[in-house]
Amino acid sequence: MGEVAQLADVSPSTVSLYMRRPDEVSPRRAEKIQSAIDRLGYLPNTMAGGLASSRSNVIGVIVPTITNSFFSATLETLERHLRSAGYQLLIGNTEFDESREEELIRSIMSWNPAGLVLTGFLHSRQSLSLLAKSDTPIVEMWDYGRPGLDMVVGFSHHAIGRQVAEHMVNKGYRRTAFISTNFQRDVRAGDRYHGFCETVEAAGGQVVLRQLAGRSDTAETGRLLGELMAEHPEIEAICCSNDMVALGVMFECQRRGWSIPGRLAVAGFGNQDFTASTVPPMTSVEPPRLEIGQHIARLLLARLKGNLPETDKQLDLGVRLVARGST
Amino acid sequence: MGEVAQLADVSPSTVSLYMRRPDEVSPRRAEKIQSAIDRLGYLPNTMAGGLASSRSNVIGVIVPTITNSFFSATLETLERHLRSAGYQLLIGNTEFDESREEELIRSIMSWNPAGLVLTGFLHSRQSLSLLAKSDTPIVEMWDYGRPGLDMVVGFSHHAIGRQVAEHMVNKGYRRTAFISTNFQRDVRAGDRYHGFCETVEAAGGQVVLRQLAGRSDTAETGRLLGELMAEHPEIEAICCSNDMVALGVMFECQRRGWSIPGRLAVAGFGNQDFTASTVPPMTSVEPPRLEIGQHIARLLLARLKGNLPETDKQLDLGVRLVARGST
DNA sequence: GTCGATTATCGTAGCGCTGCGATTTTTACC
DNA sequence: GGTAAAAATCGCAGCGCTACGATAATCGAC
Repeated sequence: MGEVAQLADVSPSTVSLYMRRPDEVSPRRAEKIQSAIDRLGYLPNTMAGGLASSRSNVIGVIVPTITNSFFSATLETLERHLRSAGYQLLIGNTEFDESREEELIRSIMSWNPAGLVLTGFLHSRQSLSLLAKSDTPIVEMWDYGRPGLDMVVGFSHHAIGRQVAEHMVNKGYRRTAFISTNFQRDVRAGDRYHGFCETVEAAGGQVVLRQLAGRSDTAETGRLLGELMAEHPEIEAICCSNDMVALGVMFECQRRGWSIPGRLAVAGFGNQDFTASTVPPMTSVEPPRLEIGQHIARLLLARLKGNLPETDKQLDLGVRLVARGST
Repeated sequence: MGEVAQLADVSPSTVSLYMRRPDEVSPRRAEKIQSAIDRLGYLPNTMAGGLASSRSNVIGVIVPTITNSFFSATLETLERHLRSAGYQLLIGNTEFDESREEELIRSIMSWNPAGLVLTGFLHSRQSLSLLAKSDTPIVEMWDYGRPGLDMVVGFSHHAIGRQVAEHMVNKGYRRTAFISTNFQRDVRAGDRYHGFCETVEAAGGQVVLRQLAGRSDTAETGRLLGELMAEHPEIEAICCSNDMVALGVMFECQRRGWSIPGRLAVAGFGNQDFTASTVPPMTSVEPPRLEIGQHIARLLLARLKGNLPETDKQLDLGVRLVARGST
């Protein structure tokens, strides 16, 4: 920066001012400074800036995994919106491990971030005390319905379960199963299950639960379906914790020659791109992946400007059941 | 840090030393310092540290999109390996836009990163001159076969096309088509096409090319396949630029009652989880997603320690064709 | 042309840490 | 117990920038 100042024949302060608020320096100098910057290929040092101003343009985001189109779509949108406002995302993934979340929070907080975005409501005691000490704006996302730490942007997974259940019940199905990724890994899948279960049972139906060992795996899903149907041949509809699992179920049905929805109705969650093209098209639930990113950016930016009304802190974006041929 | 020093009754320097090289302070003080840290909940300021030491623990990674299991799997592995070595990933996605890459490079370089990972060999003139000025270690990944800026970890997409083509030719297919995501978006899909084309044509076959408008979309793929087969009913095998496109093709075949591979053989790329479970199981190519992450971490860490032999700078990890029932 | 009011520019003092050389303490050995 | 060498600790300068009050340049009105 000193070099730029020298070349442009102004003081370093003026260069600094130009970098931050260009319209506060006279057009004459602005031009000279800019050409000096170009000539030297000057890049400001973000760390020095952050240190000096004791605030950073970093926003931390912690997700369970980025290998999942749910979170990665949200991340992508969030990134776009925040970057255009001059912020830089610092992404951490917990790989569904609570202790890693704590570590990540420490690591991110040490950057003195302007904001922090967490997934869900489940945080360790340590994490909570760490967060309590700071006044960093916090957003909890991809869930709704519990008191949050600060801001909340998401939707109710319990409600999703309920919605799919109502759909199934309306279609006349009573003997159902829920095939899910492991609840330990994905607490929110558990919430969907509970919502589903309550509603089906309230309508006089039954729900048999099966959990995969780990993440969604179409092959394992197929095996699990086989076992399930051998034990419970009466089952006529299956709600899956996500579209990948539902796809695994559909492939297995195809392999066994079971018609969908004649022999088995199938519903997923996520409304991923391929759901519209399966044979038959898959009934699924569309979560507001992009909207979550957008609204988080909006809330965070408003909060950082200091004008976020208290009433806007909690946002339920809702979901949309997309009924297709598989049910 | 001052507070910690005061509470532990040592000088700030000692606390700093303890944070950086704990075994260089005596066990007695180490214990006192640690307990002071715990009591105060002290978190070091990464920016101040980075500024003072004029090197950062940041490693920038630029990918076309994180909404793609290819890159996100690599990112996840890379993250794990680098974080355990004390580095923090700064992720940027270009959304397949070259001018955004430039912007991202600027933004990341302003963090004075310890390393930079780019996807592919295609960079704008401006980006190149920006990178030439710095001596940051650079890795170009997910491709191989062209002279890189510095280090290269990937595989040859041209070779993949060739490999699939050989497989098709061996199976007796000569009248083929290549259905692809748009080459403008994904240059590497273009390389795969060229490899495929050369080999099929060398064997006396033909290849008809069809490109999707944008990203993989099973519905659009279905439509495209319909048109293609109406114009070229002689086609007997289709190579797809990735598994999602192949899935779209398979769904469309199922819808039209065309047997696979009887009427049409289908191959994908990516060997995604679901490929083993489709009906019939899909022939695909397994890219070394995780290995790329691992090896980048290894190379980068070696380089940062200053002991990377020149001979190790270029790494072709190769791929594996997984032949299944769809061909 | 002069004078106050604006607007533009500058100088200085940190931000919270690290690196290094200087100083103190501990250790090993005669 | 005394000494030199090794280990542990400390103090200070400075990383590259920003914030803010001080100073200088410019403007407008009479």
